[in-house]
Amino acid sequence: MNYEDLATKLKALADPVRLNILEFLRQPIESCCSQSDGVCACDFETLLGLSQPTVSHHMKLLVQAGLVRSEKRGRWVYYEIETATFAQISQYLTHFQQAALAAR
Amino acid sequence: MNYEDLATKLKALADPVRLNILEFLRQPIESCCSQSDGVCACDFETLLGLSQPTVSHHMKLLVQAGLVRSEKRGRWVYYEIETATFAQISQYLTHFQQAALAAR
DNA sequence: TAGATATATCGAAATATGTCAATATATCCA
DNA sequence: TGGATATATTGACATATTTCGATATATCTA
Repeated sequence: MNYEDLATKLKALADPVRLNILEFLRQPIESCCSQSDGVCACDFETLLGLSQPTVSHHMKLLVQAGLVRSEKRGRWVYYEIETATFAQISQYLTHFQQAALAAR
Repeated sequence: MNYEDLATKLKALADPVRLNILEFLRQPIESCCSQSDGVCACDFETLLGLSQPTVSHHMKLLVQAGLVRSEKRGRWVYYEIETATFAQISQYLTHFQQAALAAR
């Protein structure tokens, strides 16, 4: 992964609204989900108080960056955390931690 | 750490130029350092081909976000990775990895 | 099939970001 | 002390980002 790609993923992560979205995907609150079988885009409109196009925009960025996986089922688009990408980012950040720098 | 603070740190991280800077701070190349006792701001001008004010701007963001620590010695400002902040970010990201989500 | 609902796209506006040249400030050294 | 050097700040400009209303598309259901 080069710096451009990594920066794209980090940029997608680096926004308070999207951090909120990711947090909800990580720990969905059942009573805030309109559907029983997953978290869909429309749930975030009420959750975040943002317009539908704005939510759609943020979801697109998250999917494009590979942080989130989407699946269309019927009228709804469902989202889930893409754990592998987070693992990849975490892996990179370990290089900047105490142990890694001490071992140089 | 709230989402605004975290987003500030991630935003500072989410730029190819700054990723380059951090990578160099993590593994400095002696022959690219004008001083023998550390990495200073001016080293990045030649390294990145950017103007002095631009480098200064990026360093300021990195320091403000807590990703980098600076120390002025004489005419030079020396920089080092702030490992604790990286540990903090890494820690947060572990919540989005396979093991954490499986354990919900 | 027609209306309702979920999502995507487009275009516009406001704000944020990255970059530079010019200039200011601080520090060294001859 | 005065010139040279490293860094910071300012102001300007181009580009990117966030947000929305309007509209398009897809799908369900009555």
